Amino acid sequence: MPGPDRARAHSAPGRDPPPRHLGAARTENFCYSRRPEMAHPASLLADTVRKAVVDAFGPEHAGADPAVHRSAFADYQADVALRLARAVKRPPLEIAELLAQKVEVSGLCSEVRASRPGFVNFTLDRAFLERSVEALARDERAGVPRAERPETVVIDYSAPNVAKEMHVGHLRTTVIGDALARLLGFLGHRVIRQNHIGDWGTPFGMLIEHMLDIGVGATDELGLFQFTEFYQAARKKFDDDPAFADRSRKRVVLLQQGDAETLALWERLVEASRVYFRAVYDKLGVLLEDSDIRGESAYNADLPGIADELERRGIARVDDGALCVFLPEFTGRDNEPLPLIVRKRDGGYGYAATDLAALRYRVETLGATRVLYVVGAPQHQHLAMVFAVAKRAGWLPDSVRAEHVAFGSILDENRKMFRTRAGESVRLLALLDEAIERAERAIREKNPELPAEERAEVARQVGIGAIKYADLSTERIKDYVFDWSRMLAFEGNTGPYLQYAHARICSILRKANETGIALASDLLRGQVPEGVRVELGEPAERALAIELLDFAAAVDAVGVALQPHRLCSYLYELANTFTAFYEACPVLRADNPALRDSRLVLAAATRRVLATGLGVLGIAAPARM
RNA sequence: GCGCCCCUAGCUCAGUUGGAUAGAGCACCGGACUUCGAAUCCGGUGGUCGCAGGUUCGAGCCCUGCGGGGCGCGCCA
Repeated sequence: MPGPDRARAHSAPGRDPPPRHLGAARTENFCYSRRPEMAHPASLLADTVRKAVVDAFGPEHAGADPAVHRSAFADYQADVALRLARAVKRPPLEIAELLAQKVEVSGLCSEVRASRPGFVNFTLDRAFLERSVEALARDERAGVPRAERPETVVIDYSAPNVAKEMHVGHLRTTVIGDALARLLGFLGHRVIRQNHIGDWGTPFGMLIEHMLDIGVGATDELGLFQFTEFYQAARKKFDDDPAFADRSRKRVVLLQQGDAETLALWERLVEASRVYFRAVYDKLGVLLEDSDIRGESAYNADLPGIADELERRGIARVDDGALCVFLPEFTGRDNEPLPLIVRKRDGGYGYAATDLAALRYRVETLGATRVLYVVGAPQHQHLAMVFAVAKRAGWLPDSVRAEHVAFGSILDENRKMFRTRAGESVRLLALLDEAIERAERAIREKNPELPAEERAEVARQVGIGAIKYADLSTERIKDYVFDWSRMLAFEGNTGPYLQYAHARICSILRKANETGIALASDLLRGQVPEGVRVELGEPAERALAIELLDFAAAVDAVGVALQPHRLCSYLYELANTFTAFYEACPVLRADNPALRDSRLVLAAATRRVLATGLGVLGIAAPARM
């Protein structure tokens, strides 16, 4: 039952202060077309509230978070008064009232009112919204400003192993990393992708010997690509045949010594893998290229220096033959400090040394101000230790942020690790092909008129998009359940649903164009002629406008928190808001041409935001499906 | 044993630095197509937010303890 508090708290006549009605909007203050970059409503409101706080309570509160966000009781609300109450020793409502009076919102809001117990509610001005949506509709960036202070962001992701097939375990790191790379790049940061492939280590001894056994040329025909069989055959010989094992060990030594012939054989394996990686990345539609590859081997020459410096400066010490860094803040069994092993007892270097060298390279050579590791959650402690050691050694200064972008596992319907029936890891290429096949079947059934050639391409976009979206749309730290029928559903928060929403809008614009509406051909080319005006007379139109203008805030939030699922939620909400608009407001059959054009612009703006939003997630937005 | 992560409706998941009434989809029940793409839409049923304390004007969110699940914890990466 609805509680009485609600009425008392929010709308009791005479209890809340009267609303502050503002005069006619001076929209020229917010004429976006004159600005190099747009600012979205939430940030404009935050700025103006911040000023009002300083104005009312002094500069010592300049740092107070205005706490502006969307509201169920207005367009936006600010909660800063509630938080300020203690500091300024005044009742929250009084503070809210004062802020409502002081806040400078002419041209931005049509109404500002305080509400118990201490909220400030903002209603955006209609003309402001209309002009802003017009600007968004003709802005290639759909209203997203570039970062004021661009950073150099190094993103470490994907990292498959040479001479091994990629499997589901590589899906999340590759998809999440790609989305973050696109999104941060879109925000104007300098993004440097780093594919830290596993191209070094003792297994290469047996792999090279096996390659010699079956004929060097054979690896060129590994095709797409029987690395698993290749690897397993080598492994079996290593375990069963002492002579082969002996050769393998000697080969490792040759490799580490830089023997030219051995290196050439090794390079042959790496190149075969690069061909394979390209095929996977191409099918998956991610940005990674050969030039992004900087594997473990790239740091070989740095490892002795890393070890020496740590030992010389007393950060590391030899324990039981191995060079270790002990960090008091990390403990393991028996409460003993946990070692980070830099150099093994046999003189070889472990992956900790490589990670340290890579981090130093990224900071000192690449000039990173932010380093992201898109790596599974189980590695959290390892990375935390690497960061801690790097900090202590001065390789990771306070001016650089190193962040572990951790993610959970992919589970099957029984909540077990996602594997084949035989208990093997699922091949990534097979998984992608199945997604495409399933999408193809669905499209053929639901839209038989689509030409076969186009259908094949759309099936690829929908199938891959479904897999990516399923991965990106839940909070990444949690495990998620892999479910074909859910991710390929056209209902709910799925990739296909958003792609459908986009395709349907395209269809409206196409139809308008075919009907001979002049504006439509401009809109299809992404252009909005001068003079076309958006009118927001209906609540559904107004709601859509506000949602559209929130796009920048959604993208920005992901850039900070590195949580792509927030952008997914936003896009899903936008699609729903558009549908509500579309149900309530006839577009092609609007009452008059001006209203029809206004609604076409709203549709075009929605299309742009959907396509841009899906694009920064790495998901295609087909015009028909 | 120590540490990290997770626990929200029958299922799968949202819930923005603590803010006004905890929301979607699926499933189930009932509606809406001679009408812009019904692949879309609109209602309804359904929740002691794992449990118990604490901090706060206010806790799904923060702190402590407990329970359940997952994963790490010296020479693989």
